[in-house]
Amino acid sequence: MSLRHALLGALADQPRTGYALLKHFEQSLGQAWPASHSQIYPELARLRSDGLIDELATGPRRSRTYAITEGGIVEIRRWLRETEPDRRVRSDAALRVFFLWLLEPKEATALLEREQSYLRSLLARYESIREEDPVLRNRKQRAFRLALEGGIRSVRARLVSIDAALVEVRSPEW
Amino acid sequence: MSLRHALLGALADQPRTGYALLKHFEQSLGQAWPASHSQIYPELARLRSDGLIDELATGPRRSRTYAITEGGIVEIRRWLRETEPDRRVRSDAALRVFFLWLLEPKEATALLEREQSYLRSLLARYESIREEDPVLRNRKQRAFRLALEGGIRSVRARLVSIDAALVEVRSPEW
DNA sequence: TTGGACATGTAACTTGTTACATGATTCT
DNA sequence: AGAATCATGTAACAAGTTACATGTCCAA
Repeated sequence: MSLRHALLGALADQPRTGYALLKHFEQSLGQAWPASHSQIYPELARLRSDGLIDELATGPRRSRTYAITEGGIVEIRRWLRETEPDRRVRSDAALRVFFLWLLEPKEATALLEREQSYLRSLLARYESIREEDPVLRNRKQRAFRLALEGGIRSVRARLVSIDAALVEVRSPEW
Repeated sequence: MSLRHALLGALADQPRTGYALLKHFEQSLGQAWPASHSQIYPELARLRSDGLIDELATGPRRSRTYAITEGGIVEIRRWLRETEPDRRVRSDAALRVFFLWLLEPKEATALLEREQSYLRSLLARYESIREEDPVLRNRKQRAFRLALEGGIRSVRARLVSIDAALVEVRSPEW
């Protein structure tokens, strides 16, 4: 049910249209919980029929603006306080490392270098977001900053591991 | 299709029964790609009918031992070389950080401390696996070690981020 | 002898992806 | 006028979870 709560959280921040939520997922929340428009729109309808969000207004191009209700606030706070996060992690890239031994040194190197270059560009993107607005006015912005810095640390750790793996697969024993 | 290739990779290592694969996912591969028995058994049947694995023998308790075929080896190597990993990351715990501002300082602290304690025990588990067998004989074992060390670095990075978040939510401005 | 781990399977359901489909508005 | 982006929705399918179901073997 994380998508449900990700949407509630984004609407707790401020009222948004479905499309604005979609863009918000692409830019920021989607780094922790990806979601496509075909998931978001039906879920918004369900949240609405459950009374956790309201449709505030319809705007140009038939856009619909949603706002969280009091019930919605109660629900997301309940979720944060009372439910344990699902700790499972799925990473295609991490899985592949287990099987690196099936590749010739050059092939393994190529795989790792592709990953490295992806992660470097992701890190650059995160860092440029961090440079954009260094002012931390309120709790909301501090929480966003914590999430961003968590992402940066995580990507950096993955880059260190790739470096170590590259040293290994380039060594004569590989 | 990662489950398919995770199974192929585990069988490229050595022949295994379905149950042995299940346990292998629980202990090690599942850290990168979780899978339950209700997913594994039907997928093994599909891999078999596609000729990527063979049923070697049936043992006690109707257990079935599978081995990868040459076609299976070709397929997993093709997957590693020619397909880009799915870079999407899903983390319920990371998502929650975005919404920490919805909680009172004490509640936020409690959430972070639960996460910290989970990650500390996970780290201890990884480190004890690392201490078990420090001998690296072949490529297969080196690859496994790289995966393990990647996991350790990733958990440590998350712990550092939790520490930073705890400092923040305990500060008077929160 | 019975409880627990071993061992495999299916069914119902939920979640997530890809493809299909359409209309509105703005910019060139 | 046409392309691009904004904006929302559904349908078919694939992947993943939870629950149901059953049989085997060993040890206390």
